[in-house]
Amino acid sequence: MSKPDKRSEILSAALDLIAEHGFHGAPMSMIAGRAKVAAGTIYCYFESKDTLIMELYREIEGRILAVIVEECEDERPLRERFVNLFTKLLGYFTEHSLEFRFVEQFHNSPYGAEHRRDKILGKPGDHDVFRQLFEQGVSQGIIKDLPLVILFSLAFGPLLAVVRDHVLGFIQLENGLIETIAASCWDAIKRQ
Amino acid sequence: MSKPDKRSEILSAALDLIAEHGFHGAPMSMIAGRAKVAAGTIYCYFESKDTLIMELYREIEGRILAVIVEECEDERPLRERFVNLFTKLLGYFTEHSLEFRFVEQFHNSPYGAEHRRDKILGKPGDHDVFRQLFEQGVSQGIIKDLPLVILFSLAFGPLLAVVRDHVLGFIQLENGLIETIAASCWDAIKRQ
Amino acid sequence: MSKPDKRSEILSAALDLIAEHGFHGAPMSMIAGRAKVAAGTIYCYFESKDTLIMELYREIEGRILAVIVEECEDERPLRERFVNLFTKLLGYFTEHSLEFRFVEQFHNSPYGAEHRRDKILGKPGDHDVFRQLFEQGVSQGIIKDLPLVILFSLAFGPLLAVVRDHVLGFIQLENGLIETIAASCWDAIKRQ
Amino acid sequence: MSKPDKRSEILSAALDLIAEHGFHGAPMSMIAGRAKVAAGTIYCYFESKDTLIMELYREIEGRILAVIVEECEDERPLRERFVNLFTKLLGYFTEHSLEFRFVEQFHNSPYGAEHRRDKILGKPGDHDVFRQLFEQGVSQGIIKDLPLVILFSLAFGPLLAVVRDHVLGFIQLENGLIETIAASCWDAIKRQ
DNA sequence: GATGAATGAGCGTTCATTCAT
DNA sequence: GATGAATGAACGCTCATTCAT
Repeated sequence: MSKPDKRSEILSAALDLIAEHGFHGAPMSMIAGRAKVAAGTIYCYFESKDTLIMELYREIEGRILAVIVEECEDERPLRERFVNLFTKLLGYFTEHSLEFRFVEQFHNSPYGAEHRRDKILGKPGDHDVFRQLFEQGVSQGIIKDLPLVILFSLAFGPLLAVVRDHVLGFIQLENGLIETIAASCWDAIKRQ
Repeated sequence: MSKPDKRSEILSAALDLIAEHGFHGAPMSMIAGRAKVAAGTIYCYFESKDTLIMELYREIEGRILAVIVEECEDERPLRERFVNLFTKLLGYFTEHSLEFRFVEQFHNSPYGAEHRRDKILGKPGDHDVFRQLFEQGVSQGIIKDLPLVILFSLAFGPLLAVVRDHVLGFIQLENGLIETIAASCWDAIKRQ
Repeated sequence: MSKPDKRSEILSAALDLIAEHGFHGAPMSMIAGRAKVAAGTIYCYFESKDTLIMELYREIEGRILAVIVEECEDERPLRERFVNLFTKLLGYFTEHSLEFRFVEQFHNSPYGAEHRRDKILGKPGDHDVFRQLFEQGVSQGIIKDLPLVILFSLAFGPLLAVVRDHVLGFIQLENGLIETIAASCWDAIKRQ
Repeated sequence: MSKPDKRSEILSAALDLIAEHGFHGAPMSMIAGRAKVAAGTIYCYFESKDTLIMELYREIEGRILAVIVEECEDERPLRERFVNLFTKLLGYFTEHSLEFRFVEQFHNSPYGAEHRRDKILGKPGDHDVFRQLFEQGVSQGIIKDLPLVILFSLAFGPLLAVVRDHVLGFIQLENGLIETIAASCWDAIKRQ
């Protein structure tokens, strides 16, 4: 390992423990222990447990958005772009299941209360990729003329459900299956 | 109301408080207060807070399944049956948003860890209605030949996502919209 | 001992320890220990450490005011009444030196910030005895025509100073001395 | 200012913060911050927080005694000398209210426990000015024949009380009033 | 000497749980 | 059964102090 600074160690420890045991199952002392620092040290880097969790969330959110944003090939057909994005995202979540579990817990907790509005796949500004895609599709008559929130639910409700099942070990997601799922979600939103 | 026994009062108080404030924000003493019983009384009915929560979950689960099961008109076309079921379920959740919020919290918490396996819409045995419907559809070549878990995710991932948005006040669900959503989920699972 | 309830035990323990070691030298755990209750028990009776201290203050303040108020023989000459009151008060403080030390600490701490205005000998309403005495004296031309606050300082500044010296063991106050001190304070305020 | 060395900066910062917020409210890190030195630097100059506070006390005590000592005109009448001293001292405290507040806190805290014996106006040796004045007065039959401690209390109890009221903003001390107070304290100790 | 990141004991407080009544 | 006062382990957090740089 190169030089994993303490801040990162703490964030990483918090991610592990919260993903595994939930917020109240991950006391600061335990996070400190896992990060191999003293309890007080955490407070050199984060003002409070809330702050730590919030910053961890923002960090993870950033990584996820990075995955989405790097996929912006506007010239290809909509369906292909959608499937691509879907696959990318699903891939990221399944490969980073700790992050997925953390984010899910975050959204379902008082910590994330204020973030529920703009949860990972619904934040205006950051997910212009999706919005553009959907709006283009709607205006071209390719995608059903439904409110954006509904289109999001139709497309990413299954995505999250499938990741949950994967994380819980119910299913093994290989490439073929992932593509079928992506295609099915497209079927849900595309004009028949 | 006639004579709502203490056990029910406790469960009801727990539902209210947990749905509203999360597990964190609903201490036993507060639940007791809301249920108008003494703190110790809860332990006459439930072994521990975990047990209380678990039994509350089971009770709510039962109510939800009852809604599903009563809808078993096997002779109608599959699509219609699916849309019917979907609508019923969505209606139940939106009308009982406390229960919905509780169940969501439960699934996203260590309390529900061991129950995640058999979450409300994926429990083998209880939801034969769905399984039968899906299996029939697959064998008749009407529904895509995918693992059951995937079909569930495709169908009910959006359902839960939409209820979440409704509960948070992002969307207003009226009958037309509900039907469109149900139809879209059918589009996702039906063979194209 | 009759039936010293827990609340009183806690207050008494707090008085002892705070008088002796100051506010930050008397942690809740130590107070609990001295009162022979569990740490959490204190919070059955007091909302917080602040509240405990405030209520203790109010209780002690009440006892002191009771001593003052019971001395209201308006028909005797002013000088005699003043000396009487002075003596009573001085006697109470020297006999209850823990209370004296607690009150002094209280007034010199953030806890007592809002009470500094109306510190034990300057609270309007409660000490009407003193005010009346002083105002009578002024209007009769017996006492110097000075602002009330100044008269208080002249009369009770020495009282508190003397009690401090007594508490610290610098002086032994017997009746003769006390009376001389009282007389001297009268000399300070009386018109020459 | 030329080159205020670090030690002075630290003492000054400690004075400000403790006078303002009490011992509680002035952590070492905050003192360091205000003094523009690193937290650890304080320990180059002071062994511990207690030591710092003790040395700060001694320094302030020195300044106060300097004020007293410079006033030694032995040939003038006793009353005049007393009033002069009283006024000087009162003036110093009101002009240096931070120091006054610090000293008051110090005396009312465990920090000052061992110093209470020799508090500012009662330390044998340092305040020979006062002792001489009082002893002369007693032997000349001008001042009451009372123990020195009592005379101190009679004279300076009001002084401190009045400064407290001034610091808290209850009274405005102008020259006329100050002189009246000084005279009244003289009345308290002088033989009638 | 000076630094400031790191420490960890100890604080005030909460709350699931118990048990004498 | 029902009570609710009492418990005490465990929490989040502070801050005087240390020590490698």
